[in-house]
Amino acid sequence: MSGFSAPGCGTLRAADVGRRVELYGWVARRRDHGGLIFCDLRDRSGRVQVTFNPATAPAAHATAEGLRAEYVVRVGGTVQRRPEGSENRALATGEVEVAAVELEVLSVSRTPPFPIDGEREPEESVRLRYRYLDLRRQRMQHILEVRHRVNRITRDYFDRLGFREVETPILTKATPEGARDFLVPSRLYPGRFYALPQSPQQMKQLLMVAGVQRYYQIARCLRDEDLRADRAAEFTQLDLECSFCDEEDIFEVIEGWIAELWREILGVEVARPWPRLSMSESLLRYGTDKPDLRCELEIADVGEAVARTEARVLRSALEAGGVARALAVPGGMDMSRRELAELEALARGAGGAGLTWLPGPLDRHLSLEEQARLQEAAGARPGDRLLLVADRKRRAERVMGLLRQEVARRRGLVKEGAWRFCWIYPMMLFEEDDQGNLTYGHHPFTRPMEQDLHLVEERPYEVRAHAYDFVCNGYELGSGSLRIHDRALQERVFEILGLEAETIRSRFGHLLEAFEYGVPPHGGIAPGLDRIVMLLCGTDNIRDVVAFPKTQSMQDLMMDAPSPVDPAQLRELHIQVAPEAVSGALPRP
RNA sequence: GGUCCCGUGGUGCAGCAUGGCCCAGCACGCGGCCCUGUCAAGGCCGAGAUCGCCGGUUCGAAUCCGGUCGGGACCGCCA
Repeated sequence: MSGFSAPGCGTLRAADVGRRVELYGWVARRRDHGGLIFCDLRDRSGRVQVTFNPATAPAAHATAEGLRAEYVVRVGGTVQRRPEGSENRALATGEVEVAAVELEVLSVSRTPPFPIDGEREPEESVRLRYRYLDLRRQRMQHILEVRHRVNRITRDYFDRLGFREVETPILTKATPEGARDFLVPSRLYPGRFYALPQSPQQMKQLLMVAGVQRYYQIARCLRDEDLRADRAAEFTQLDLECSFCDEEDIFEVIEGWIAELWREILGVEVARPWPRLSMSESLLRYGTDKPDLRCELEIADVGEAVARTEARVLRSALEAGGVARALAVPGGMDMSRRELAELEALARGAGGAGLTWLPGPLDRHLSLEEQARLQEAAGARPGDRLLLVADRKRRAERVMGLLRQEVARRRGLVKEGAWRFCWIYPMMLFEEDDQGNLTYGHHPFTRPMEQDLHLVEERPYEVRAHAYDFVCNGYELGSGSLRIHDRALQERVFEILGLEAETIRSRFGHLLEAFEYGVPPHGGIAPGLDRIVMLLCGTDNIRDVVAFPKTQSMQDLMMDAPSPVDPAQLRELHIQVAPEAVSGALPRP
């Protein structure tokens, strides 16, 4: 018995009428009429109706009486046209049915914990606990297929462009900067640890030194940071790097790739070239580095308009060196006090000093002239409501960005069905961290723009970088840069970042040494495949596009990981667990 | 590290603000019987939850309070 070449249940059509077939699949539903029994048989290709007739196939019919949901069966029978009037147009196979002659139960099933074809999804924890059943659902099968096709199209595309797929290590070295590492204890070297890669960043640069010229990899990346709806601890990047390129080459390659994915999978032509938006412009107008351009709303700087205001809330923020930003909500005069209060709560939740609005509580503190200037600066039209935030720049931007998103969502201002790609470019080489210290914007290997090099020491925050993100509909899909390929410049950047000579040597010595042996100028990018599949599948949750995902708190509810390990295993690894940690054993999910 | 939402038979939901009318309601599913053209088959009958867990308030708690566990969304974090 081999069903390897059997036709898929969902593939049978009128053209197959008269064919003798053997089908393998799961019982999706059974309808027992006392005499005739109908059974919908399902596999990944779809479903088809099987009939068991006691008059013509008594043995099969008798067996069919015992069928239950999710039994795995083999059915032998003949494809026949359904009787006139009993076709089911909702089903791709609805013109035909299989008259069963033979039925063999290959595997029985307990009643599943949730219906496989239910229109409502069970709660996330139930889905994850029984992921193998969750994946049986048509929606999940579709996602698995899309993901497979994305991988295949991607490999074809980059192969055509002369890229070579190279694998890089999973056991590598810890890098204290950046995200938190996942560590792997070394058995042979007590007290030493490998780290799982946050990305193959340094490896791919070394591959450029190695003369690979064009590299790509569908690479797993692991970061031990807190999760979000679009962020998993382990995720997949299309990692790529090429030699002798500039950003225009990268843009062309990526736009072409995305266009091909969208065309092949959605049948959609993506408009090109994509617009470019500098980072500072994006932060000002959209309040985020990943703007959703499906919404026209724009944030305005209104610092000038209220520069000499008497209103305390605005004044104190401005005097402290902050900014004032406004968002004109079209027709927002109809916003209820309750709605405004909810937005205010959102602003506070994001750490903002507060939110005010016009018309609103601020009216009597602002002169009519100031109000007019504000309306003008914000581009407000009659009937609009102005949302106003005065705060430190970073916070004001973040709060405004969240407000813009929320207002757009509530008022239906997001153009559904649109695909709005853009490049965030250029970006700044350095940023200020929370403590006010200088840090890198993208990563420490990013190449400064040549014309700004003279500012590196004196006014580092003004140095632009050959760094870029690409964004679609509010999702950051990929991030990249041209890299420094000059040892002296790389060392200068490390020094500006405040790294000690010894730190530089121990962490990046191999890279700097490699840079002494002839380095091609190079650059690359790393698109997040999970998020791209999310967009292609119309889901807003990264767990949906991963076969076996973990929860937000990083547990695997199916495997029950992480788990305690045998003390002998720990001894072998020279690991001793702190006593207070041992008592905090995880509950069985 | 923090904020917020959710947890009621197998699944999805109602009940919770105004505690007693609830030893908890509905739909689906499940079990039995009937039924030869259904496809969310139909009809009849039936089983199944002490309301995540612990504690408190109260004459009385699914309902109020505290804690805890689990799931989710977000802020911080994510080169």
